[in-house]
Amino acid sequence: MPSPRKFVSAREVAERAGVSRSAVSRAFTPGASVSEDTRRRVLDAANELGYHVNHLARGLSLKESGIVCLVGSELGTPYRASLVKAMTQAAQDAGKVAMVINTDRSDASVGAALRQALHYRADASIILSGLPDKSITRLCLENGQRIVLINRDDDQEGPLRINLQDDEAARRALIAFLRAGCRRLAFANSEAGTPSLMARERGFLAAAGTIGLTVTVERFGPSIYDSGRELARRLLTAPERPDAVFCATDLIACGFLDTARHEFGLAVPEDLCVTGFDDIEQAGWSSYSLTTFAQPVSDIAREAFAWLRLTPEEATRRPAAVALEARMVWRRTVRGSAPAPSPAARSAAES
Amino acid sequence: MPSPRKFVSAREVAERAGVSRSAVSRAFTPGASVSEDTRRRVLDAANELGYHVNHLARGLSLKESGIVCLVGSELGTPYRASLVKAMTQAAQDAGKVAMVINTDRSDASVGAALRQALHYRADASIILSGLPDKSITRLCLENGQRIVLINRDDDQEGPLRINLQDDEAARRALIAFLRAGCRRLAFANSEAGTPSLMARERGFLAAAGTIGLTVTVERFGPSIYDSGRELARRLLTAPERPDAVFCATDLIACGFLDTARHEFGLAVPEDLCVTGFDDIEQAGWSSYSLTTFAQPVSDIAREAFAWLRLTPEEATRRPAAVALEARMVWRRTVRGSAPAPSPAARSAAES
DNA sequence: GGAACCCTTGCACACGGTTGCAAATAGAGA
DNA sequence: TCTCTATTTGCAACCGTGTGCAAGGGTTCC
Repeated sequence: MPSPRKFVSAREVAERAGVSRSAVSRAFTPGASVSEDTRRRVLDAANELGYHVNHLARGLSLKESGIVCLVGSELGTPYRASLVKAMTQAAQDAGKVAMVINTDRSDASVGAALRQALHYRADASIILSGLPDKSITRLCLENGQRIVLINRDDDQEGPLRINLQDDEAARRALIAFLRAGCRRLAFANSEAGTPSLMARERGFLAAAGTIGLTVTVERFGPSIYDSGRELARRLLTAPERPDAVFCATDLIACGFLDTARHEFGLAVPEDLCVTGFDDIEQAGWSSYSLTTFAQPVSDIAREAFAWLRLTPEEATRRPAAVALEARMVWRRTVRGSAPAPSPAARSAAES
Repeated sequence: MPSPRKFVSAREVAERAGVSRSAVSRAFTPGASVSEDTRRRVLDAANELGYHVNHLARGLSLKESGIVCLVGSELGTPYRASLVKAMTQAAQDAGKVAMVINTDRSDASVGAALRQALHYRADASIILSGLPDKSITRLCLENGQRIVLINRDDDQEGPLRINLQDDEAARRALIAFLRAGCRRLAFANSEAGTPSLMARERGFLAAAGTIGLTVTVERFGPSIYDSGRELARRLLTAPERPDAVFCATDLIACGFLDTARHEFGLAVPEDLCVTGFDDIEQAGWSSYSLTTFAQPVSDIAREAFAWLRLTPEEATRRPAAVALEARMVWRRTVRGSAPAPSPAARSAAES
């Protein structure tokens, strides 16, 4: 019964409305020259027939598909999921639609994903994880496809790079630890080695170095909860147990906290101070109450689409990199109370 | 510098390779009739020029875009995110690509989302939440667009409906509670009123009714963590405090557990048994160790795409609804040990 | 050498839109 | 009523691809 693929086309609408096919097209094009009368007639006919403009054909002739490609891995993870959510929403607000490509299979598949984006003539690609090699990036750029890199601290020319001030966050974490009286510092990282994770690690070590403190660094596995558990076992059985741990992500921090409390019987923040990074929803759950740094997800999405709405000429005039502040979210895994917010954070909170 | 939109087309490849344009098309079409020699020449030329088949044009002429639309709300939520992840992966494995449309703004926008799917001539739409009205559904079906409804217990003809055996899960939860010696039962639900949530509630009440037990039902807010907290406050201050609570989702259960433990000082499972539903990742974190029922996310995705790969004729011959088992995941929020698994579950575990 | 056959190739049309250009129509002013 | 102008309309070409059809070329078999 469901005879497939019988979409109604502009010609049928034209016949029914008694106008030409181009009139139909114009009726659906905002700025076009149509009389109010025919416009009505066309819209009515279209409604009765269930007509929907074919965006494939429109994209073909306009050379603009209205598609934005989101490529990333681990999309089920709280932070990534919130980014996908924000991006799809922002895309729709900008009159576009998001096509999401999962690159969990392998890191090389970022290239494959971008090829897919080229196939569909996506207006832009937003890369949430992994890093495409320069050749494919250049190919996209040459074909007029815009690229946005999120938290990839790459130095390629052409893409917009949106990053967080990871080192500033690390510095503030250190200050908080010091105010709490901690001196035996540790950094719990995954082995993923992504630019932002490494920037946090370097920033923390550098800040500690300026006041002559050393940091125990431990790295293990991917950036997931279970890695946090293993990292806790390694760090907390060390001869000189740390009294403050900066975890590279909230997921790691949650695993770390659970193991510290349930396996080692430690009290947080009394015996041990912990911070995370991302401010995933679970960080606010009362089993964790994790002091952490917020990824300004909506701001990231807003920056990305603001840049995409520029013309290519404007975009090249604009600086190709923005660094957003990761606001500190003070909860209860660090002793003491919140320090005065930075001026930038305060003015943001007031607006 | 980035002069926009200068994609290379098949004609240019044809000129470079010294063949006709149709030869290029055939070189990229698996079953087509081309000699190995020209095929090589075309592929080489395409590579040098950076040619990528235009899927918009291909979709236009094939009447098959290769796009599958995922529409849903609350995509940042753990369960939804895992579903999106599984679906995008399954789409790619099936040689398609997922377009995701966020319907957070309003529930009426499911219709708008489906219109968008029509615009892009999506081969199918998969609806994760909300329910389209019959008129728009029929419009999609008439246009040859397949529809899959996940956990929407609707009775429309045409779409594939994938559901879980919610009532069976509720029955097993009840049995577990009874084996733990609980008699004062409660059901903690949100006010969302979606079919699957209500099916769990009804199933639990019905099962309890058959042995003459009554259930205190409380409903509050959306299906989120904070609702679980509020539900705990309401249920645990009642004159006759329940000793077993079935939470409609894991998110609610996590909030419920945190409040029960931290605000009311209750021990779980000693003072109170709790189950959830979904088996989100956090349910396995050691702060919760929640006994729950797993949404077989990969199976759901597999079912959906298996059905989509059928021809329309085959699909209509096939039953239009499947009910998957929600396997019980036994952890530590219910007293006692896991009952013998059901035969179905055991054979699944062995494979 | 000629006929029958198969594989490969190119032509031309279709898919469903958009848009420049010229014709037609309506409206205004003398 | 006639002319001039502004708006609306239709024609036709184009976007980039797939494919039926017929023609070309090579091989095999008699």
